[in-house]
Amino acid sequence: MDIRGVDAGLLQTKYRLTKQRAAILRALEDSAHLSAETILERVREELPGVSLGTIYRTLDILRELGLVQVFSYAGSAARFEAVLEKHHHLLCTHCGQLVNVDAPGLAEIARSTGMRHDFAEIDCALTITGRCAACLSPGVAAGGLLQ
Amino acid sequence: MDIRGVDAGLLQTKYRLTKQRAAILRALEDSAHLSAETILERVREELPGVSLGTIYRTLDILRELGLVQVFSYAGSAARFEAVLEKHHHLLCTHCGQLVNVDAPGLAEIARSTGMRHDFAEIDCALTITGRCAACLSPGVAAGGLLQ
DNA sequence: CTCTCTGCAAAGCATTTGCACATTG
DNA sequence: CAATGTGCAAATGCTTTGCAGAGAG
Repeated sequence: MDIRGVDAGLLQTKYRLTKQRAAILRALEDSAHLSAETILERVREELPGVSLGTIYRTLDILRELGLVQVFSYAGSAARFEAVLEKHHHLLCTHCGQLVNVDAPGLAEIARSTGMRHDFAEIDCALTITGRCAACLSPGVAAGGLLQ
Repeated sequence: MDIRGVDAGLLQTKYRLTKQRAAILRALEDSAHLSAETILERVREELPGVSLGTIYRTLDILRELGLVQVFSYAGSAARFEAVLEKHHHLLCTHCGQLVNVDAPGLAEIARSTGMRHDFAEIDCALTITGRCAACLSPGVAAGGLLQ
């Protein structure tokens, strides 16, 4: 589902389509992996008065409706993105860069593993971590703590 | 590596083996998926004076050394566990129960996906979500299972 | 006109940190 | 004895919430 179709979708729920929500949807449509704070900045470009509370409340509704996916990694602020098609994440643990990737075959592994444990309504989220090319190449301060 | 071997391991780093750290390691050895708060309670049974700051500082060191794995899921407190052998997580989104599972074949998917994007030092973490048997069976209310 | 939303500001939590003293190696 | 660790408490940062007025349908 294209996230722009959400406008109509919202109308079929108890939720109302306000200009704030429309703007948040537009921000999510433009780019992925946004923090709430970043979404706030984007949205304020057209609606200067918007508050962070509204951003969080809207994101929570969108998540509830399955339209937005949250990515949270130890310690840092959550990142949000529209669910356009199923994908997974490749995270550079050095610079935080997040890349969307496919993982063919994974869904089946998850499904069978979940079923073996008597779980239903199975979904899965894979985070692959590593160091991206950029962080590997230059004279990266190898003061790395991980040994 | 058995986490009990850490005692000796710690001595080979700049880190010291204090009674607080030993107690935290023991708590982690006993059970998995503990929140910092729970670890605090366990450790206080033998060392009543320990503070939460110390728990977090120690967990951070252990994570840095690759001995502890952190699991954080949208909104709730992080859960920590000793890294005894590689495994993944099956999470009941209804009651929060966390189960350790194997995912054969996953490492290879992660490795090739990461390499395709020029990442190195690749690792991966899979979270399978769903509803556990207990939460599926009729008549089971939302109570109680959260640890 | 009713019910939902919003901005604001304060509250809530999990986590981190500065400091003076205690402890380890 | 020098360097590291600890308790305490305050600070931080992200996220949530209560409320009274604004806006959607």
